[in-house]
Amino acid sequence: MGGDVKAGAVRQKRMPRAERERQMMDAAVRVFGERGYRAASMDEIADLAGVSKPLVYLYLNSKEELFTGCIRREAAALIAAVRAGVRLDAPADRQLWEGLTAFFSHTAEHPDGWAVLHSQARTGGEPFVAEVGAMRDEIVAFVTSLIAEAAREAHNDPELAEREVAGLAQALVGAAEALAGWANTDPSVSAREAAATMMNFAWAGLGSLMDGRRWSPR
Amino acid sequence: MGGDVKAGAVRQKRMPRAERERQMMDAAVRVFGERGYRAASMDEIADLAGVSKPLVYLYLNSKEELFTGCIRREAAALIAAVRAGVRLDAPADRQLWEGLTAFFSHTAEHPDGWAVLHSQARTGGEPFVAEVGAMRDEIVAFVTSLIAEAAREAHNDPELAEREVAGLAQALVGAAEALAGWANTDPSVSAREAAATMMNFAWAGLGSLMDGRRWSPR
Amino acid sequence: MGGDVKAGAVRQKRMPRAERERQMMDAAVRVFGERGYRAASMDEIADLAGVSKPLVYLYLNSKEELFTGCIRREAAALIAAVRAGVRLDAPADRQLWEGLTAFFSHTAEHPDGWAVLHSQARTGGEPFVAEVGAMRDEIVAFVTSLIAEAAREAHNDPELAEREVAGLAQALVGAAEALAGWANTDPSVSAREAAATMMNFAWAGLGSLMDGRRWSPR
Amino acid sequence: MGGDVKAGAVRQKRMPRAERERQMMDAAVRVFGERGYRAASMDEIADLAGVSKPLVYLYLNSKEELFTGCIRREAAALIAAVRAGVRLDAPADRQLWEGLTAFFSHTAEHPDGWAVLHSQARTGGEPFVAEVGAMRDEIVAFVTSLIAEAAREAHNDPELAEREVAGLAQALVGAAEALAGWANTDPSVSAREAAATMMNFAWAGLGSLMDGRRWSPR
DNA sequence: TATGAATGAGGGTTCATTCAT
DNA sequence: CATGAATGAACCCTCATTCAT
Repeated sequence: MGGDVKAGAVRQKRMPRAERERQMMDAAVRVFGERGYRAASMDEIADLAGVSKPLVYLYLNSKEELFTGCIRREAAALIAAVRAGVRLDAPADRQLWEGLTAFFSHTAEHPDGWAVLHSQARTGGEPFVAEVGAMRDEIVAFVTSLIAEAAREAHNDPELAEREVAGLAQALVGAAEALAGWANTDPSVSAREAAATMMNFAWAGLGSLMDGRRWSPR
Repeated sequence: MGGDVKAGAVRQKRMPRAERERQMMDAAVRVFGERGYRAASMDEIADLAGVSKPLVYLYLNSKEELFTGCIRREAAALIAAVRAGVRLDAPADRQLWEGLTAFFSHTAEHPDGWAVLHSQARTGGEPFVAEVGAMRDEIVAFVTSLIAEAAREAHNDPELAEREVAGLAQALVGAAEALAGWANTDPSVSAREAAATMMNFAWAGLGSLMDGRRWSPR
Repeated sequence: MGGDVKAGAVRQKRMPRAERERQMMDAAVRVFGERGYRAASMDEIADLAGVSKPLVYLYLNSKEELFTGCIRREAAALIAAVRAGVRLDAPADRQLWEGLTAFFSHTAEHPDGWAVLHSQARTGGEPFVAEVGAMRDEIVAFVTSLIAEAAREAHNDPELAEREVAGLAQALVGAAEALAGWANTDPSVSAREAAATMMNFAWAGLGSLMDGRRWSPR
Repeated sequence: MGGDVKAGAVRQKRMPRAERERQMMDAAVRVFGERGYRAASMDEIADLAGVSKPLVYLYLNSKEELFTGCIRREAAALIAAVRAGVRLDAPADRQLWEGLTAFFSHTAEHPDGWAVLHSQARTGGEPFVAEVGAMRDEIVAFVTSLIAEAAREAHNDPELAEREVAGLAQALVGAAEALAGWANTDPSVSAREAAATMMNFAWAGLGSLMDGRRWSPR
C-alpha cells in the first residue's frame, strides 16, 4: 500500500537552522500529504529531508507539533495566496472570481499542502481538526461577506436568512473543494476553468436566491 | 487524542456466521469511522464486537480486507437508499430533490458509515481510494444523467459540453458532501433543509446554464 | 559497565498466564536488582524470562507498573518472612532476635529482591520511593513497638521521648540494612552471625538508655 | 517523574578553566544527586552549568568520568570535613563524637553530594560502587581504629575478634548513614542531635561488648 | 464455532557523543 | 576559550497477525 515519495535527498551538511527547518517542513508536508498523519513516519520525513531523525526532534519537537506546524504553514500560505489574488475594490462577482482563481491555482501548485489541509488534517484527531477549522472559518467568512456585498449591490428586498447564508457558504466551499480535487486529479483542468465552472454554477444560484426565487417541492 | 467508542459488548456465544460477521462489520465501521484506518486497532474492533481477535481474522481475513468490506457495505447501503428514494418516472428536478433528501437522511442516520466513505477511505491509501471512487462515480453518473434529462426536458438548444457537465456534477456532489458534513455536525439541520438548500443553490445555476447564460470575467 | 545476568532462558511455549507472570516478575526483579530502574531494559527482562517483549507488556502493562509490582511483591515477601519468624508471645529481646534472623536469612536468600527494595527503589523517583517507604514504615513501627515493650518489661522510670525512639529505630534499621549488605557481600557471614552482631551492638545500647544512662560531651 | 532542578544559569563568557570546571562539577553533583546516574542527562548538566555541551566534554571527557569525578570530589570533601572536626589527641569517645558531628554537619550542608555518595553511586554500576567503596573503607578503618583505641583505654582483657569489630564498624556506619538520611529529611534534626543519638546508641553497646558481655539466645 | 497465548516488525522519542568553526 | 549543528544507537511501547487447542 502506498510508497512513492522519492528517497532521501542528498545529505548536505551544516546549514543554518532556519533553512534546515524549512527543508524539514517541506518534507513533512509532502509525507503527511501522501500518507496521512498516522501512516507517515518520522523516519521517512527525516530521510526525505536529508537529515537524521534526532535533528527533526531537536528542531520540531514531536510528530504532533510538526503536523500542527505543517497545517499552520500551509493554511497561512493558502490564505495569503487568496488574499493576494483579490482586488478589494472590485465588484463582488469579480472578487469571487479572483479569489477562486487564486485558490485553484494555489491548490494545484501545492497539492501536498492542500491534501494536508483538506484530507489529512480532518482525520488526524481533534487538535488538528480545530487547527484547520480556523482556516476554513476564515474562508467561509470571506465568502459570506462577498455574498452579503453582492446582495447589497443588487439591493434585493427580501434579505437572506442568516442560516440560509451559512448553508450556502458551506455548499459553495464544498463545491470549490471538490473542484480543487478534480483539477488536481486531471491536470488538463486549469485554475481558470475550475473557477469558471464555480462561477457558472454558483453565481446564477445566488442571483436567483437574492431575487427571492426558490425551488420547492410541489 | 480520541477515545470514546464504548467498551466491549457482552460476549454472546455461538451464533450463526452471518450474524457474527454483521456484528463485526458494525463494530469495524464504528471504529474506522471514529479513528480512521491507521488509528483503528483490530483489538478495539474485536472488543467492541464482543469476540476474540482470531475470530475476526477467521471471518474477515485482514485489516485491509475488513476495511474494504466496510467501504463496500456502506457504499452499497448508501446507493440503495438513494435509489429507493427516487421515483424514476418523476420529472428531473423532483428526482434530484428526492435523491438529495434520501442522501441526507441516510448520511445523518449512519454517521460512521458516512465518515468511512467520505473522510477515512480517502486517507487510507490507494486501494481504498479506488474502492470509494467507484461509488462516487456511480453517483456522479446518476447526477449527470439527471442533468442531461433536465436539459432534454427544457429542450435547450446549445447542448452543454460533456466536460462542462462533468465539472458541474463534481461541484454538485462536492456541495452535497459538504452539506452532509454540516448537517451531521449540527443536528438541528434536517435532511429536508439540506436538500432544499441544495436545490435553491444548484437548480437555478443549472437552469441558467441550460439557457445558455454564463458568467464571464469582463 | 555491568552485564552479567545470564542470557535468555530456553523458550518454553504455551503456559498459563499466572505462571508466565511469575516468570516475568522473577526476571524483572533480577534485572532491576542488578541494574536499577533506568538502566534495566525491557528487552533484557523479556529475554531473561524467555518471552517476547510484547507479552511482557500484555501482562504487566508498562515498565513503571512492572517495577512497582516488583517492589510490592518483594516487600510483601520480606515482611511475611519476618512475621513468620517471630513468635509474638516471646520476650521482646527474643522477638527482636528472631525478627533479625528472619530478616537476614531472607535478604541473603533473595539478594536481588533486597537490592530492589533497598537500593534501586530509592533512586527511581518519587512513586517508587513512596511505595518502598510504606514497607520501611511498617518495619520501623514493628521495631518501635518492640523497644516500647522492652521498656515496659524493664519498667524503667524515665520514659524515652518519642523523638528519641524514632531516632533509635532509624539507627537500628539502618544498621540492620548495612549488615544485610555486608552479609550479602561476604557469603561466609551467616544470618545468625549478623543477627548476633546486631543484638550485641543494639541491645546493650537500648538497655543502658532505658536505665537512663546517656553519653554526653563534657 | 522528578524535575525541579532550576533552569540554566546565566551564561558568563570566558573564565579560567579551573573555575569553569568547578561550575560544571557543581551542576553535575546537583543533577546526579537529584536524578541518579542514568536519569541525569548531560544536556541538563550543561544547561545548569551555563555552558554548551561540547565544553563539558572538552573538560570532563565523558559522563562516566564526570560521575567518577563527582564521587571523588564529594568523598574527599566529606573525609576532609570529618578529619578537620576531630582532635586526634582527645579520648576515643570524644573523637567519635566529634567525627560524627562533623559528618552530620557536612552531609546536611551538602545534601546532593551526600546523595551522590550514598544513594546514587551504589546503583550506577560496578565502577562507581568500587569508587565509593574506597571512601567507605577509609571511614570504616577510622572507626575501627577508634574502637581499638577505646578498647586499649579500657584495657579490657578479652580482645574483640577482628571479625567482630568488622561487623560492628559496618553496623555503626550503616546506622550513621541512616541517621544522615533521617536528618536530611527532617530539617529540625540538628547535627548535634543526630550525633548524640549515635553516641547513646553505640557507645553503651561498645562498652558492654568490651566488658565481655554479650547477648545470646537461650 | 471459538479463544488464550504468543510474536516479528516497526514507530516515536531520547541520549551520549562528535565535528567544524 | 567556546559553540551551533548533527548523528548512531538504543529504549519504551503498539500493532497486525498466527498457533495450538
